[in-house]
This record gives sequence, C-alpha cells and structure tokens, in this order.
Amino acid sequence: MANKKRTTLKDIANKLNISPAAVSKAMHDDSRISIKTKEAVKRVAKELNYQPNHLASALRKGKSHLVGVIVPRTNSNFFSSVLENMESVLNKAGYNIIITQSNESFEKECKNIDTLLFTQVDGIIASMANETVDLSHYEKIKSNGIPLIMFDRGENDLNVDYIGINDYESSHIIVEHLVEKGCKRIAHIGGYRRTRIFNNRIRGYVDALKKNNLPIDDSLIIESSLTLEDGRREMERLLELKDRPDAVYVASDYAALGALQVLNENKVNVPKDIRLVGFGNEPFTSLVSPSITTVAQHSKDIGRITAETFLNHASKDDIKQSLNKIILDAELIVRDSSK
Amino acid sequence: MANKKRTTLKDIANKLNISPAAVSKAMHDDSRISIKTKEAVKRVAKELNYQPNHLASALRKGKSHLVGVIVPRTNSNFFSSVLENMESVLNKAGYNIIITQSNESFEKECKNIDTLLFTQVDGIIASMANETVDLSHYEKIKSNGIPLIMFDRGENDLNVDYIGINDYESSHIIVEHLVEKGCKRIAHIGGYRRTRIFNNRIRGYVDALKKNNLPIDDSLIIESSLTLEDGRREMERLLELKDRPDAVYVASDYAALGALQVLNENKVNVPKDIRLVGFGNEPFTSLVSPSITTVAQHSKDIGRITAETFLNHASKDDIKQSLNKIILDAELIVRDSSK
DNA sequence: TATATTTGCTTAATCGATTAAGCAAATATA
DNA sequence: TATATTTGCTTAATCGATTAAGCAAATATA
Repeated sequence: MANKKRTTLKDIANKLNISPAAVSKAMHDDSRISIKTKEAVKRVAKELNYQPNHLASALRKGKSHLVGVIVPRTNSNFFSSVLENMESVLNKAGYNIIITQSNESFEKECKNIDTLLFTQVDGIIASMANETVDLSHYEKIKSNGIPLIMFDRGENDLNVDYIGINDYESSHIIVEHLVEKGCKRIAHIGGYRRTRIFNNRIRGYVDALKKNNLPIDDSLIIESSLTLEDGRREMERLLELKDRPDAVYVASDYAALGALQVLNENKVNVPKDIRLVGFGNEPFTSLVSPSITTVAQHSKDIGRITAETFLNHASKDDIKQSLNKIILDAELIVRDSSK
Repeated sequence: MANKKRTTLKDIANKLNISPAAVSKAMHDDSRISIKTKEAVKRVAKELNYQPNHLASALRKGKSHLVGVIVPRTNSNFFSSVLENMESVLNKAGYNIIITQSNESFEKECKNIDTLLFTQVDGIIASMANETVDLSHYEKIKSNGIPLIMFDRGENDLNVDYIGINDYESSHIIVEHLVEKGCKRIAHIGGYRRTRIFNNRIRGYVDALKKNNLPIDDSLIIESSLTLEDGRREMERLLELKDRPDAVYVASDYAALGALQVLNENKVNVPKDIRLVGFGNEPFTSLVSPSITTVAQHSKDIGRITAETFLNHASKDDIKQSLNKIILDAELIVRDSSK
C-alpha cells in the first residue's frame, strides 16, 4: 500500500487553480495572500495530507535545519541528559539534531565530522574525544562557515564558544569539603593534564591545598585514563604508600568506583579511614555501598545553554567565532563515602 | 573568514570547460567518461575542496540517505551499544542515522516520528516506549511508504520486521540455572504483561517452573515498572512472606539492584539464603557486591542485524512489509549473586 | 475624476545534482 | 570503402519549494 506519490505544493495548486507560488505563500501566511485563499490552501493541504518536502526547501533556502552533535558516548547519564535538553530547545526552534558517538576515538571523531558536513548540517555541537590532540578536523568545520560550539570537553585553541562547568572551582569545593571533615593528606587520581578539564581539576586541587596550608605531595597526584581499572590500580598503589592518604579525590566516578572496590577488598573503612569523592554523579554512585560523594554537572543547563548558544549564532549572518566561555558552577553531592 | 561560497559541480565544470553533467558523471565514475576527464575532474574537485551538496542530490534522487532511530533512552549500555553497531553498518552503506530519544513517553515518541518524517528519512528503526499502547503513529510511518523496523521492544500487531532476543527462552535458561543450584521457590519480579517482552519473560518463567515440576505460586509473580525503587519495594514485600523464596529472578538489572540493596540491608546472604538474577547486563551488575548474575542481550548483533534488515528493505523497490521476526538467543552471565 | 497605492496573485528563475535523450567524432565491423 | 557501434561528451529537463519581479484589479488619495 501507500505507493502513491507524496503530495506537493503543485498538487494543491492544481486543485485550487492557483500557482504553486501562491500556495507556498499561503502556507507561510504571507500578508499578500487573501484570507480566503489561505483557508482554501490549508484545507486542501490537510485533505491531501500534504507534508512539505524538507529537502527542497532546505536546498532553496540554503539551510538544512539540522544540527550535528558529537559526543564521546551516549551511555553516560551526563551526555544522555545533555542531549535530551539540547534536543528539546532546538526542536522548539525548528531544528533537528543528528547525534553521533566518537567512542573516545580520534579517528571516529574525524569521520563523524565528515559525515555531518556531508549531511549539510547548519552547525556542529561537540564534546571532544579523550584521544583527540590534533584539532585540524575541527578547524575544517570553522572553515566550512558553520558555527561550532563545544561543551564539557573543549580546547581554548579552537577559539569557539564553550559551555562547561567550573572544573577549577569544583576541585576547590571538594578539597574544602574534605578539609572540613578533618582530612590532611588528600590524594588526587586525575586525568591527563593535556586535557583541559582534567588540567583544571588538578590545578584547582593544588591551589586549594595551598589555600588550606596543606603540603603538596607529588606522590599523591596521579594522572591516568580514569577507567575503573585505572582507579583500582592507582588505589592499590596509594595503599602501598608508607604514609597513606586520609582522603582520595578521583576525577571520574568510574575510577572512583574502582578505588572503592579496592578499599572494600582491603577492609579499609570508608569514610572513617579514607574518605572518597568522585566526579560526575553517575547513577551508580548512589547505588553502591558506601554511596559515593560526587559532583553533579548540571547536564540540563549545559544542554539548554549549548543549544541556545547555537541558536544565537544561527540567527546571525556573520559567522565571527571567538572564544566565549560560559562556565557553570558544579554542585557537590555529599554521600556516605565522605560523611 | 570562510564566507566564500561552497564549490559546486558548476565551478568545476567552468574551470575545465566541460558541462556540469560531465562532472557529475566523472565523480561517479561513469563508464562513458574518459579517464583523462575523470582525473582532471577529481584533481580540480580536490583543489577547490569540493563537497557534494547532499540536499540537492537527495532531492533529485528522492532518497535522503538518512535513517531515523527512536530509542527509549540512550543512557543504557544496551541501547548505546546497539546504536553504535547500527551506525557502523549503515555508515558503510552510505546512510547516516538520526538518533532521537522518547524518554519512555508516548507523546515524545509521536513527536519524534513526526520530526523524522518531516526530515525525509528513508526509513525508521524504533524500539517502543513503555508507555506506548496505541500504535497509530507507527502506522503513519508505514503509510508514508518507508520501511519501519522494530528492535527489542516491538509489537506483533505492527506487522513489520522485528529483531530481538528470545525472552521466553531466556527465562528458561535462568530458571534452569537456579534449579540446578537447588532453588525450589523462585520468585519473579517482572514487567507489565501488556509489554510483549515482559509477557514473554513471565510465560517463560511459568513454563520453565512447570517443566521442572515446581509449583506456580501467584504471590511470587509480581508485575511492576522495574525501576530501582520498584525492585526495592517488591523485594521488601517478598521478604515479608511467611514462606520466603530462595531465589528471585528480576526482569531488569535496575530493579535487581534495588532488590539486592534490600537484601544486603536486611542481612540476607546472597547467594546463600536467596539467589538473585537480573536482566540486561548493565555495567554496574559486575561492579556491585555481590556481583549480579544477569542476561546479556547481544546488543552488537541486534544493532548489526537491525541495520542489515533496513538495508535489505531499502535495496528493494516494493515496500511490502510483513511480520518477520529475527530472534537471537540470550546469554546467561553467571556471577556471585547466584553462585 | 485622475493618479497613487495596495492587494492578490502569476511568471520565471533559482538552489545543485542528476539523468534521459541525443549528437558528433572515433573506432569497429562487414 | 560503407555502415554499425562505441566513446565522450552536451543539452535540457527534473526533483519541490521559494522568492524577486511584475502585472492587473481593487482601493485609497488628491
């Protein structure tokens, strides 16, 4: 069934004995079309179940009303929630989003960008893969003349709008919280400094220690990929230290969970012997025992503001892009692992 | 920068003093174009950084090479992995995917379908929201003349291809496993019977009990929404029974985790006193203690086969759709909670 | 009443890529 | 050598929707 052709403006025009141009204008409530004609057009459009051909209008107008989104993965609560809110804002403005996953791979990220540019998106919103160091594929987006917006994971060098949380400040909040609980030797299992957000977390951690007159001990500052396995391995290393830390701030919930497993296995009492703080507020942090203190990243706001930033660009003709950071404050969620 | 217009076929044609038609054919390696011309065209195309205008070719060819995908949520490991594999297969065949989330909402699902149809997708791949009972919006897809493929959560009534795991058989495997471990009173915290997959799991559970000559006890069969909270509440109810079960088969990992929390809080030894099995192989099942025995759903295969099924439809001109189920066997992953 | 303005449409071109039809030159075959 | 076929392109139409330009009729203004 249903192999009949789609209804076009021309079909409506023929039925009403007017020109397709008049039909197009009537559908868009042009002031130069009589109310009578408009009503007739809309009635017939409904009768024939007219669906505008988006491709044709996009081609003519030079806008596809599609926005490409690149995320490392969708299966984290953070990204999934960002996407949901981003989509809702963009849909209201008549844009649809094409979601792609880089799986933290540089190569996949390059491919995704090619794909999105090929699909003629009106803009790209991206959060960088961990692997990515070379930024030339992102420059390609800019030289294509469409807006590029980064969120959560960006790079200053790109000189585009960025929306994220205040990583530097988050580390302060975490350290202050642990100091308040009486901790004096706070370790940090962090990401690699070359990634902006992890560098900021490390800087925040160091500066917060200084502010509280605590000594900086390089053996307590660890860089890793922050997987669950990394968390396990680094926690084991920390436990072997002669002078064990009394708190560990881990820059990712997954690594924090790995650390917690090792602590539990070694019968180290959390939070009594060692307090633990993660980052990201992944759902499982509230599910394990003890539940893990962590930082919520305002995914809803990030999604919404990122979308609004794109719309702001899209409404302007000049595509002057510049570094424009919107930094949100993160929120500490205190749970059993640091109480 | 970069406000210069995009390169078109015409630009290449002008530079080489040939017609745009020849350029188009050269780019597509038409056999009627000389090798010399092809080489020249490709060289100039590269020089001018030519990117074909996808909208124009889609309009002309009547194909957008876009596939719409609707999932309840992307933030589960299962859906995220399905999407990843689906995308990879479709990309290779020249299709891009537009991912949308229904958030388990019927209304959002309807909106997503409208959006995708408006975007002129060549087909829709969907997994139904829990809320959905009325199927008329799915019928709309079919009457649009584009293929509809369902996976994981479908309905026989739709009469379209369906790819999923063997829920009925999965329940058998789980029950057999528990019986083997000596369990005699196996409870089932399941989903609502109106959802096909949950109904199948319940039927499988009941039939497997019969097969093993175990009595069917209605107080041990519970229907719920299978959230973590549901798991907690229903486990509490089961613990209040005079005659407690010695095993609980929960039809979702989240609810299984809720059940596990209650068991741990009540100092019930898992697996000694009560064995526990979940469903879905969410990452956290291997992370909690004790780790939860669960069922893996072959997300990779489902993604791949779903994509291939679509491609199969797309390559044919006639859009005869019929109920065609591809059922994969699930795999039991035995962990500490049932050892 | 004569001119200016507004209303309500039509005509024709356009967005780029594609393709059916066709033509001239080159090559193959009788 | 004469005809048939192949090669290598061009011409022109097309996919639908949109829009600048413009025209005739209706209405407003002088």
